[in-house]
Amino acid sequence: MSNGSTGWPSLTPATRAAAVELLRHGPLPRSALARRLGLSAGSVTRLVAPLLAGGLVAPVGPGRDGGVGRPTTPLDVVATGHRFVGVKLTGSHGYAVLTDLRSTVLSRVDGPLPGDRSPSDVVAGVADLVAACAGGAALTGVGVSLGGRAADHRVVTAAPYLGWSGDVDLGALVTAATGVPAVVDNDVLALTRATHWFGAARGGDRFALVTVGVGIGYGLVVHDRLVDSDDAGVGLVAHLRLDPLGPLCARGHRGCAEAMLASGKIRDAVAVGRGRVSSYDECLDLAVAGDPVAARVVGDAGRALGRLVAMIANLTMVPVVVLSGDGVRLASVAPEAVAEGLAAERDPAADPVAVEIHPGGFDEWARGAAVTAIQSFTLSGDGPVARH
Amino acid sequence: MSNGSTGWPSLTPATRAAAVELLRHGPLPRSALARRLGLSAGSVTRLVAPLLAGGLVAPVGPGRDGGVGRPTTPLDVVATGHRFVGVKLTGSHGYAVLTDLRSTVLSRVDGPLPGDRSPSDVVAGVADLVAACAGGAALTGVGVSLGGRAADHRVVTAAPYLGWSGDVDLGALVTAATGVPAVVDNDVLALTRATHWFGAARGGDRFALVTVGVGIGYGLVVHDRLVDSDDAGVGLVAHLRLDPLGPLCARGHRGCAEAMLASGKIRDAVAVGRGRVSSYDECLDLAVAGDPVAARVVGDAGRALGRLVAMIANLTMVPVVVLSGDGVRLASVAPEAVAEGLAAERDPAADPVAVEIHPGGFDEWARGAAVTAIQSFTLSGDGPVARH
DNA sequence: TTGAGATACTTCTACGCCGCAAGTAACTCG
DNA sequence: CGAGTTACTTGCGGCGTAGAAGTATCTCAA
Repeated sequence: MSNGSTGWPSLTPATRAAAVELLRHGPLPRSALARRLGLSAGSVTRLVAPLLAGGLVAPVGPGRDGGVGRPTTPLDVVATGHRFVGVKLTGSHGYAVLTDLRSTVLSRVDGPLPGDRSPSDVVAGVADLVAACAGGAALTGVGVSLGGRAADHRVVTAAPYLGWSGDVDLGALVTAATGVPAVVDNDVLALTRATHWFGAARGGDRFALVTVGVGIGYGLVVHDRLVDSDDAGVGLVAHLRLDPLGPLCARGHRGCAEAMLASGKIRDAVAVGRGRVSSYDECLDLAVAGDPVAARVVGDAGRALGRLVAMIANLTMVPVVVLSGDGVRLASVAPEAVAEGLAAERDPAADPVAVEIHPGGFDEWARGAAVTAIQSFTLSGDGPVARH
Repeated sequence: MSNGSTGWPSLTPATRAAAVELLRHGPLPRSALARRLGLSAGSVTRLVAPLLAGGLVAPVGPGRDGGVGRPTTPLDVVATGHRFVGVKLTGSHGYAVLTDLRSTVLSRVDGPLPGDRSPSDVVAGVADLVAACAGGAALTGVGVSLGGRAADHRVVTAAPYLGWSGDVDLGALVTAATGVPAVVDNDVLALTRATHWFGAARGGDRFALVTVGVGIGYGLVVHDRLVDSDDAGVGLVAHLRLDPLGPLCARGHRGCAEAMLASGKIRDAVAVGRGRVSSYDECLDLAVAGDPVAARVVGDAGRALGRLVAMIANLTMVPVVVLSGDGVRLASVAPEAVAEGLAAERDPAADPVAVEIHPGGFDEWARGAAVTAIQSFTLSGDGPVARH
């Protein structure tokens, strides 16, 4: 598995584009790669040659496609040649996964953050998690994600759960502490990246991601590229009004996404109705079992989620909405409610919206962080992520 | 004004990109062009040379920028070298404008469509309008827009206002009838194109357009490119619920965008309240004058419009929403209501949304059709529009 | 079995288009 | 009037592309 002398950082732009295409959409024969890149067959042969020579790409299988003519030779990137660690930070814990170049999870570790959440303590905690997760393997990159904002994938400019004020160059600090290039990203955007490149929306040119859990998250990919802005990932969707008769959120919005869908709100609503406190998962179980209070709360939430999906699809024209997050079982438990809400807000003559339910726990969030690192490495050799 | 032997169709891709950049953002000195295109100064000099030699581009003015160093030599596209006609079709009439390469309107014409709205009658009507509008000038392209859908900017696949069933290759028919390359586009998408390249959002990489009038239209540009889909432009936004207590639309939606904002609905609501029928403009005048019924109806509509803008901004992350259409005076008459609705649905901590009000009559719609033709011509030499 | 047809891939060449570096032009400021 | 600054030009080396011609490997039918 020698990477030869030609690793990703030394690739020329066109060759890198071919490698990224194989990473995202492979295995692909040269002919399909030519179509996808809009190049001639000759160019692809030339571009792929150094990748094969360097061991970054290898032929895979016989590639039967049944038809007439010479069979294809599918190529694929050698994903095991690199190791990444992604770390998702909450206000109190860190969750780390070790992955290969395609974000396949190889091992996982988590633990509380040490000290008082100061930048130096957090960096020390991250470095410990990275070392424990890597288990001695040589790492190509590290990604860290958190609720908040990061400029240039390095400098944290807002981190409400960590209580940081002012800018913190977390990327540089983690790089220094681990000796591995590190990037930082908003957690929802990182999960959107993972969904885009390797997850439920792999290959999709346009989709939206909604996460349901403690909070409501939202990410958008249009024209095969993540939509980023200063406000991306920080929850502008959480307070969209979904039900004029719904409960209140902490800001006094009636029936907003957070009030209807956040796991804590669902727990509260069930507890108030039944006069007894249950966990979120118990609430879902009760709804399945037919408990009238839980069924009503979960049904209302499912309908609200369906309406949210419809609003997203109507305004962004995405054909696919991926649902994820710790609380996404809501959508599995009440699929007919989701469909009902979706149908209520979506023109029946319009193209149907595909709703994909993708389970998401902390490991998925950590995997997102790893994908930010993978994108950074594959798209620019080093330095922060440029596009996609 | 000779175009020399090197017209737009014969431009090489890189040179065309430079010309398009100047068309969209000019006048620009070579140095700024280099920055925008991400090229070196030397490359720009080389790319621009054939454009100058061919008369497609010319230096303009002395280009004072006050600073030290050699003054710039701003360049600009010679917009007068080409003529386009855009035609907007309704169910009964056609509206045509003659424009230059930058969609500056040079003359206008309109009239009822002859016959029974059959494809052949519509084509004859379009050809008459084109001839009358051009007034003998040689045309480079013709654009036709209508409510409905067109595939590949040629084949009309849906045209509810014309009552066509089945596909009609309107592009080929108009091309044959006029002898000028013709493209076809959805009317809202065409207006979005015009706004993007030459209108209120010129230079913007991301914005949304909402049209208010007989119906509600919506267009979206993300990553400097129009968001298109089978459902784009056909009014998925019209039935978004904006007010749980609002009136009903024809589909039974309470308080949807159409029920709240369509000029006919506003007229109806005012007429019911006052017991007397008024025109849409009179309704707005009455609201300004303080009539309680009109003021309430217009205020509710303004707040609904503000909420719609906020929902769009929250879900698409656009920094700008352009309001246009025949009925857009609503937003000018009730700006505080619009602001109120916007503030109610938008996180105060988020970046503010710029709301631009752009007057729009039938000529603006026709101008949109011309821009579809301009984009088709400038981006690909001939054939349908590829990107942007 | 064999040849025709089809599709995949390779090799070679011409050229568009790039960055870079060195040189020139035209201004401001002291 | 010269130094400094910015805009632009010119020439060179080279990357990366399409296109054409050729090769490889299959299916299918006679």
